[in-house]
Amino acid sequence: MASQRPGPNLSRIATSLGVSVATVSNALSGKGRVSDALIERIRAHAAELGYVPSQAGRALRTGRSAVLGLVLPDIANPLFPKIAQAIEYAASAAGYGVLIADSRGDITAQTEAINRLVERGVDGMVVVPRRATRISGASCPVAVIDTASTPGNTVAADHWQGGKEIAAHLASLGHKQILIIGNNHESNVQNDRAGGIRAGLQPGMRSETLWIERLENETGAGCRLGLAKKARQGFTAFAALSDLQALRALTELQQDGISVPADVSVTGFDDLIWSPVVTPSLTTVRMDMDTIAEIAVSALVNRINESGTREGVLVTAHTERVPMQLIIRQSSGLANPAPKTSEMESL
Amino acid sequence: MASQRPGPNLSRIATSLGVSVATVSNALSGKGRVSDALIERIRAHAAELGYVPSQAGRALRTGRSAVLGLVLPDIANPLFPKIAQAIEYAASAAGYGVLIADSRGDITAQTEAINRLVERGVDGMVVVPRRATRISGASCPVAVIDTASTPGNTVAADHWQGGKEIAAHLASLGHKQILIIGNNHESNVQNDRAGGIRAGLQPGMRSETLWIERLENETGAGCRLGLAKKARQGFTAFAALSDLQALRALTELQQDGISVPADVSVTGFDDLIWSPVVTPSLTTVRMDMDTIAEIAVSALVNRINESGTREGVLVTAHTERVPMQLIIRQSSGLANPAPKTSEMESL
DNA sequence: GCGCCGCGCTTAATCGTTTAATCAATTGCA
DNA sequence: TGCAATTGATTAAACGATTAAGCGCGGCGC
Repeated sequence: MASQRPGPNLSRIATSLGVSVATVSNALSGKGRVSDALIERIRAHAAELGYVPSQAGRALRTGRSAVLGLVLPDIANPLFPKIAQAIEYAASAAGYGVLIADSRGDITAQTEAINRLVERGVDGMVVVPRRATRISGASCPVAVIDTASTPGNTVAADHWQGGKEIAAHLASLGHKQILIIGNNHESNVQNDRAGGIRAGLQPGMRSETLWIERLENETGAGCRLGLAKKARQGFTAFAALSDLQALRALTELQQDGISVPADVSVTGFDDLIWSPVVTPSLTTVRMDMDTIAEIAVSALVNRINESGTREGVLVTAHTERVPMQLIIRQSSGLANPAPKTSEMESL
Repeated sequence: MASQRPGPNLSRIATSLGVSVATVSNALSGKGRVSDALIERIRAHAAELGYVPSQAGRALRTGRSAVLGLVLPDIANPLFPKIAQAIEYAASAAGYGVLIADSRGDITAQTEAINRLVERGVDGMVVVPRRATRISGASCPVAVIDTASTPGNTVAADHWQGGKEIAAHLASLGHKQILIIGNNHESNVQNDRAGGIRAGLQPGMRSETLWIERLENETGAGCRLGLAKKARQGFTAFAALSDLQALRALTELQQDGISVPADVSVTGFDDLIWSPVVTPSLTTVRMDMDTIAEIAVSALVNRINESGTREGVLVTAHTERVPMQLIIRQSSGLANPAPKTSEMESL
């Protein structure tokens, strides 16, 4: 009949049960002193009415929004789905919502995005920074997920160790000459991965590194990488620093009639969505994004709970590096002892 | 010195200027009656203090959170980056934040995710539904982005027309036998795309459809699709219903020594991130996600603004179908008139 | 028997904003 | 000049939750 605003609130429950709002609040939160019997009655009635606390009211009173921000600055990052999923899951388990702010690749847009989140009153935020950028002090706790070598990094996959896993794997298959294929040499993540590979090489092995972006600046976007020539020069393994580059290498090699893994091996990083389904399926290294997200979120939540004064700080976590896991699939195999031509070590 | 809570609020500005909070509020929102001179003074002072309105206070009073929810139920959907980016951009331009809720592929989790969003008080939400699911009435406006054939769909790319573009393109290249490669025959999107392709075939052309999920149920995940055999049977074009399947087809064909596009053509859908960089780069059809997002968001915003009683309804938009754009790259070429063996039309 | 303690609940203040209602002062018009 | 209308501001209530403080009452100790 005479309907008020939709959705029951504390006072509705209170009057309906003949108690005060404070008691209802205490009963539901379990904080004050309420008799067990009354707690039961109140909870039952609240559930029956389908009561959902108003985040707005709560936020206004407590000064906490129970929302975290997620800043993903790298445009159309193929890791986006996994990261977002993992962060959302971890945050949601901790009782937080996740507000996204994608700055379309732009660096100024990154700070803008961060400001938008702050204005919306997020309690903290997770930032996966655009390469070689520093997070300007936002006025709330910030967790950075990048890589161990980044100053201020909170938690990340152990990209270096991942690289070593790749190197060890290729070494065990008898590969001697490895071409590392990266995109951008300013990326801390890619540098750590490449460094790990180099550090993991056995005596008698050597590597060379090809940066795609540098090549494309000369030759144009989407250009050939010239991998067939590299194969003829004696490289038997192509270790890409991301599955995207691995895919690019794989298809170029195949197009040139070089068989993977019979002639050469190809490996990647990240275990992206296509890795298991291409032919041959990609040997890669997977990051444990769920664990990373959980660490990042709990670091944030801890800081939020302890600090009354919402200062802007980079939070730190107990565990900074989460091990990566080697996934061996079809694209890596024994080194072919007889390369097509014998120009070995000519370059 | 004696510091209060951080961040200036209306009352701080008010006392500092010797006026009432209401006047400040009116001056900033431009709603009530305030003299022009005072409006100027207040705005200047607010800007100087770096005033940001409290979303919590405003939300509590107005009943609007200025936040939209985004539900992406398909696990690790490779379109996620584009969708999220586009929605976030459109929402942000309209003054809304975007709260994400990924239900990890689960259907019950989809309703759970929707509930989480509702509990957080979103004003509306954009749902990209898991295949063949209906959105149970959430208690706020909902925009559905799927495909035109889905009941309740708000706006989507014109997948059917996209399919016709592909068919026309392949027809113009002289292809007669086309193998359509889809993942799941229950997906409305994939069905519309396949339907469009079939509808676009010229007289003398024929198509067959291969559903990967059905095949994998028998043969196991990650199995071969047997495309080489299909090629021998006379199929010269492989039209995948997503770039992911196109990539799978491309690499399998290459692995079997079949050259693309010299021997056969491969096309995809969606222009995913790897499409331009694989070799050969993928001919595909791109959806105008920015336009779609803008339509969906403005439909939501309209409904939010007109309806005082936040009812749960599927909103409708003026434009329901947004045209897709054919991107011709290297993976499609003239039909090879002489297939390797001549078992044509044997199957 | 008196006072104190603690339990169980209520009262009331508060967070920051919006907005209807009100009010004083000035202007307009006859 | 007197009354109404308009302008430019204030006052106060409200949104829904949390939480410190208060208060009556029964039990316990001495």
